[in-house]
Order: sequence, then C-alpha cells, then structure tokens
Amino acid sequence: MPPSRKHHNRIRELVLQSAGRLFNRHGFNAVSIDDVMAEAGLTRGSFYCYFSSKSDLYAQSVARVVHEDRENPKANGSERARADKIVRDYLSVEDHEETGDTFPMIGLPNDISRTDRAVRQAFESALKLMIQSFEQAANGSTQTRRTNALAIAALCVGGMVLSRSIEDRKLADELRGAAKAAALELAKW
Amino acid sequence: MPPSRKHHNRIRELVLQSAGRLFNRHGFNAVSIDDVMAEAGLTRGSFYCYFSSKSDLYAQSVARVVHEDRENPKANGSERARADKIVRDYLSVEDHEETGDTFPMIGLPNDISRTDRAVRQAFESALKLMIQSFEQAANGSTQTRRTNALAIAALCVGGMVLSRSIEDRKLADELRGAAKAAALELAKW
DNA sequence: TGTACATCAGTGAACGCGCGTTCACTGATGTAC
DNA sequence: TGTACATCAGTGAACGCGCGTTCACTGATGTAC
Repeated sequence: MPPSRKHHNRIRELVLQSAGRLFNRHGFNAVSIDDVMAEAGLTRGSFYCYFSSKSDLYAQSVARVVHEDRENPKANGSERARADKIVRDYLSVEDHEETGDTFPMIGLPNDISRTDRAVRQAFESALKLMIQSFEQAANGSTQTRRTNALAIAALCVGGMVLSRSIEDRKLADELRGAAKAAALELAKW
Repeated sequence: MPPSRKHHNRIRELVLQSAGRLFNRHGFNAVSIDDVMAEAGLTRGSFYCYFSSKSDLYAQSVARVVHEDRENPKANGSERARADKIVRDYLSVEDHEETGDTFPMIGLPNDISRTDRAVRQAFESALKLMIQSFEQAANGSTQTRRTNALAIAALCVGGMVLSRSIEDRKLADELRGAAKAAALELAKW
C-alpha cells in the first residue's frame, strides 16, 4: 500500500478541518465540495477518496467535535469554563468571523431541513452535547438548570444567526451583546 | 386591458400568500417557484407575470407584512398583545406547523446569506419591526427594554430554528417551551 | 541492489439533476367600430 | 348587436448554470522478487 496510511489520515484530517471552518461560517448548502477541497489545497476529484458524499463529510465533521469533547472532557478547564467558551464563541462581538474549529459546528442550522438522515443526526447529537454542557455548568435546581440550558442554547443560535443575517453592523453587535448578557444572566455561573 | 386589473391583483395576492406560508415554513432556498405556484394552483410559467424574480417575490412577501403592520398598527390589539402574539407564533408548542401568514416571515434566516441585496434588506426591516414591537411592549427603563427586546428576538428565532432542525420531538417541545418562558420572563409584560 | 508491478492519491473532464428563467404559443376577455 | 382585434394570464417545453458525483487516466510510492 504505497501512499501511506499516515498520509491518508493526515489529509483526511486536513479536509475535515477546512470543512468545519467553512460549515460553521456559511452553513451546509452554501459550502461546495470545491470550496472545501480548495481550502485544503486539493481539487474536487480526490474528495471521494476520503468521504462518500457531502453529507458524510458534514456528519463526520460534526461527529469529530462531539467525539473530541467526549475523549478529553475536562481538557479545556472546568465545566464552567467550557460552557462559557461556547457562549463566547457564538456571541462575542469581536471575532465573530473567527468561528474556527472550536466547538460550535451548529453554524447555520436552517438549511439542514432537507438533507439526509445522517446529517440531521450528527447535528442533533452535537446540539444535545451543547445543551448538556450548559446544564452541567449552570446553577440552581435540576429543573432550573435544564430549562435555562435550553434557553441559553436558543439565545446562542438565535443571536448568532440573526446577527449574521443583517448588514447593520451596529444592530448586529447590539444583538449579540444582548443575547450574551441574557445567556450569562440565565446561567449565573 | 382584458384580464382585469382586479384579477391581476387578486392572483398576485394569492401567490404572495402561498409564498409567505412556504418561506416561513422552509426558508428561501428550500422553496422553489414551482412549489409556490403549485400551492396557488398555477404553473411555473405565469410566475413572471407577477414578479421579476424569486428574490423579488421574497422581498415583496416580507415587505407586505411590514407594510400591513404599519398601516393598521393597533389592529391586533394592544402593543402587548401584538408582541405576545409574535412570541407565540414562534414558540408555541402546539401548532408550530401552522406558521401561516401571521407575522413572522423570519422563518429560516440562515440561507439568506448569499442572496441579493433586496432580499436581505427586506428581511432586515422585518426584523427591526419585530424588535420594535417587543421594545414597545416591554417594561422597564429605555435601556432595559431595548436589551430585552433584542434577547427576546434571539430567543424566538433560536428556539424555533433549533426545534425545527431536530427530530427528537420531546426535546423540540422542551426547547420551545424553555425559550418561550425565558422570553416572557424578560418581557415582564 | 535493481527492476516490474500493484496500489492508491490526485486530476480534470463529463454527466445528471434541480431549479431559476426564458420563450413561443394558446386562449379567454373585453374594447373598437 | 356582431365581428375583428389587441391584450395579457397562463402553459409547458427548453435553456443555462451550479454543483454533487462519476470516471478514465496519471503519477508517485513502496513492496516483491
């Protein structure tokens, strides 16, 4: 087996990273396979050496984040710090263009609607993980923590989606700021 | 002028209604011109008798709602009642499939990203109107009302988008419920 | 050590499909005379 | 009142483009002997 297994995995990882970045920024539909491969420095054709379809790529890209989080759950510090980081990733006023390969991957959930099962399931498990993070970090009774975690998730996604959809930068910043404040208020962590 | 002006306007309105319904439910990209025309009982071709492009249709569909709201601002009752209705339209657990031609039209904002100017502007003005509604209805200082109105908007959109993106109905209902509770708590109206 | 071969990453052209848009045409409606 | 004509809604086929996917081919790499 000539081109080594190592090489295969390295490139594959590279493509996954490009994909994560692009999917987070622009959503599923708006990103083409060409875009992903170009960002990784390759051309369209070899994509299928690594993934069986665009949906497969998305599913694996999301699954990777979930998996990594499960592997080293405390790597990024306390539960509080992790939850805090997620909120910041979504709602920071400053570097909102930098949604790298951090956590989110729930980039732009809307265009998920009509795609296949695997994509939706991957998305769903990532969402559940995010909610769980918030739940563990929050204070209060079990019930309160659950409810607040759900609301925080809605604030994160809603704030980000809206602020990205508009051109009025001032309003966009205001929106993210308000959503962040409300989220942190709910969390009381 | 044979087919009367009345007729033209009537059909046009009918198409706008179908469009509003479908766009609210599925977003911009996921709805085809065929879908809209079929829902109105017509075929693809005559679409261009009424609108110059798909973007034009979307822009006008959204603009209609804004316009109607400006025309009879108190038609639906007090400011409180109107704001309340918007939240319910977004986040009711029951009839979330029924997002008719009520207010929302901020159906699924994500896939707006790469479409033309008119579409984005229409969307943006609708969003501003929604925020304004919340602002007027809420209690507290000017500053508090503004901040809370923004957070409520994020909760509405985030809660709806997320709950529509997942298959786990129980979680979806929980999400909408939590987002709604948080929104009403913020509003204190 | 050197040569033949197998393997697979990578390329770029081509295919197919969905969908927005165009177009030639039909048919009904109302106005002109 | 009746007939010819103009107007436009409506139809369905066709075009064009973007993009996911396929495919025949190349070339490099490492193993077999």
